Amino acid sequence: MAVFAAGGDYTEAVVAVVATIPRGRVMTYGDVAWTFGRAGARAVGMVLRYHGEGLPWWRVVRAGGHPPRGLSIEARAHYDEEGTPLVPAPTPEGYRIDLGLAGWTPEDERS
DNA sequence: GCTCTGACTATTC
DNA sequence: CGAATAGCCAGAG
Repeated sequence: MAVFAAGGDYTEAVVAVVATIPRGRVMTYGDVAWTFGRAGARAVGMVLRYHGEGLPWWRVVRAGGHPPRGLSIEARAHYDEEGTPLVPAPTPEGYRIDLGLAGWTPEDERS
């Protein structure tokens, strides 16, 4: 695992988990944070915002299955490209992630 | 080394 | 059901 600019364990952990998420699957910020033993859901998003370079940040969504703020359009393009299960919803973005199908964790054996 | 900010979450009004 | 508040952690200034 390459060491990123921040060099902090937290950043490294976030990067490791996000990079582990398979194509077409997503994790919530809370789940990602919980995976490495920290509840900093906000911090996870911050790491992706500053150090999200080269990372599939769109595979990390909020608790309700909503994409990151301001990046809903870009995120949707990736979801459509990867075939991520999306569901029409009365949200400002007009859609949300189907956590029931796309929901994933490092423990999940499904490809 | 302290303070503010933020790609969040859960609870309450 | 939508808006507001509080709690949370880490990075940047």
